[in-house]
Amino acid sequence: MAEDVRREIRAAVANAIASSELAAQVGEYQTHEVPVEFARDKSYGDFATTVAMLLAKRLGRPPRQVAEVIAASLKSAVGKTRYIRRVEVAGAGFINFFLSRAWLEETIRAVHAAGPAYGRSDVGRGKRVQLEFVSANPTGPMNVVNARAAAVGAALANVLEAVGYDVSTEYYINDAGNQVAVLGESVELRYRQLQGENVEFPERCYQGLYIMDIAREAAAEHGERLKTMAPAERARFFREFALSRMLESQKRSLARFGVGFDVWFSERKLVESGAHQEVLRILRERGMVYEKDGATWLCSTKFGDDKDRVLVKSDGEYTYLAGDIAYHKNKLDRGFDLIIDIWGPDHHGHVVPTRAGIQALGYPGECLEVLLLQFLSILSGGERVKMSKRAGEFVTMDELVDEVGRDAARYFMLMRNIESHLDFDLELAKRQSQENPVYYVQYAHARICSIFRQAEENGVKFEGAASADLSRLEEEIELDIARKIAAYPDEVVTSAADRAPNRLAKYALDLAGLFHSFYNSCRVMSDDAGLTSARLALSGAVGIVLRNCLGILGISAPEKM
RNA sequence: GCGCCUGUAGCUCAGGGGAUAGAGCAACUGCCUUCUAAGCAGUGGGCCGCAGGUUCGAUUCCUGCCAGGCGCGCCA
Repeated sequence: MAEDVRREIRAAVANAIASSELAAQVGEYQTHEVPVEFARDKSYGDFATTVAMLLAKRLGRPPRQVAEVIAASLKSAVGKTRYIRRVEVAGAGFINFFLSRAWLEETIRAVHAAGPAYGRSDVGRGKRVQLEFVSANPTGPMNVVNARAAAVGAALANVLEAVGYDVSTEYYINDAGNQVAVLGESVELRYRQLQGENVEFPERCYQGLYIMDIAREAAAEHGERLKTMAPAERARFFREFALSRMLESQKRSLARFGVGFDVWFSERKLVESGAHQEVLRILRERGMVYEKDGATWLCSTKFGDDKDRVLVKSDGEYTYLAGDIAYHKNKLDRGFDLIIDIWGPDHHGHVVPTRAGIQALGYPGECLEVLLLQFLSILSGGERVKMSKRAGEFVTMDELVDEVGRDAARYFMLMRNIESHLDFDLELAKRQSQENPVYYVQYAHARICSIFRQAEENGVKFEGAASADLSRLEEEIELDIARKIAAYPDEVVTSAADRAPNRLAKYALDLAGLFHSFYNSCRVMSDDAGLTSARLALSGAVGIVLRNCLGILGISAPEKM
């Protein structure tokens, strides 16, 4: 709906310029060059254009004067338009448009007609996007930092999908590195301690209690067998046992948090496929590597890096970077147009080398986009909880879900923009759980459902928005709500384009606020059947938009609270 | 030293080349015989870190400085 209106305004403005005295100087002015935005405040009308300010320089005339000329030219055409009723010049040279309320009524009908599809669009044009996130090492339980990545990644996937991208989500299982060996060793040592052996538990091993739990499970399930195993065989057993238990536990935590992935990609399988050798072969062929000090170096400085990077160490082992390049080559070969990775800020130094790697292989650098998601600190008892996997000290994803609840936890993670540090005070989140913003939004949805339940019980027939006489909506707050709803599809597009799910979290809060305000000042159900069905149509539309918006954020929209 | 992120109300943070800079929490005052008070209405509270620059216009963009966080391996 808003798009139809904008189209009309753009065309009218372009015509007005063409038929004014400015035409000679401005030349051909394309419709799409006219910026049309929602008016900041309703006293400025429904929409505004800043075109006069933009043209002022080219014309060498004050913006305000340019605006007056365009507005004068517009005024003669206003009568012929479908929506524009009044035009005025304000401020530094804004041209404000006051529209017929028909556009708001049509918006409400459009929401009902589209239902779950309202807010969806096709700006992504089916472009294939791969989104990789969380990808935690399988050496400990999912923690709150992973939770932020999970919430953000899932919401981003949803919002990209909503605007027409073909999205595939992926979790990279780091099951090939040295840390898996250490994990196995840690469990094995705990097992031996449980058997009464007096062995030392080194600092480099994982100290967390969960290691002990896995050791106990191993003893319970395979106790006898383990005693007779050869050392090498037993080490291998513990590595595999610990790895599979950790992965199971991580998947279970993610599932409880409501986050799933289309693809679980194993690093080990990548290694076994010979992808690393293949990458080196191609890079050699392309002259992108050289030997020095017994190591093989990538010429990453050719692609903007400040130094070249080692791909194969002098001991013959591949570096982390070599693996990352091989993995990204694999992604690109799967046919994605865009690869988006969500990494922690501690990996920002890897962005340029990794991109250099794929460029050295011959892929365009723009096909990799890395989002650096800032960490989250947990405050407990006013103190920052030190989080260290090795020390086994951290707040887990499971604890967060248990204590704060899934919806609240996810909403909190999404409220801030991704590059902001976030202090999450556990006590505060628990204590304020009644006043959490997420409840505020969900409560609005539950209230709407309650109204419809009530209507049914009272035998009030709601025939749908199409047949309701929406001109009965005369209160200011009712029209404010309609305007807010009209802006929703735009909000989704911006949220996707800026990779900023927090915008939708804010939008949901604002819309819920408008609805609560409406609810307190206007009765939906009354003796006036016409007014009742108009207000039911409005309330129903709010319900649909809240549902769609919460759906993208990965938060439930309860019918009762 | 170099790089990335941050600096907006007492607190936690939104916003963003434009028209009077917002929300929640905290404080205070009112509102439940009526569709859920997990709600609403109202009050107070701001050199948008500092200094320059670009611009018709900067809190927003650029540069420098100050402050905080993080990172800078032939570790992963």
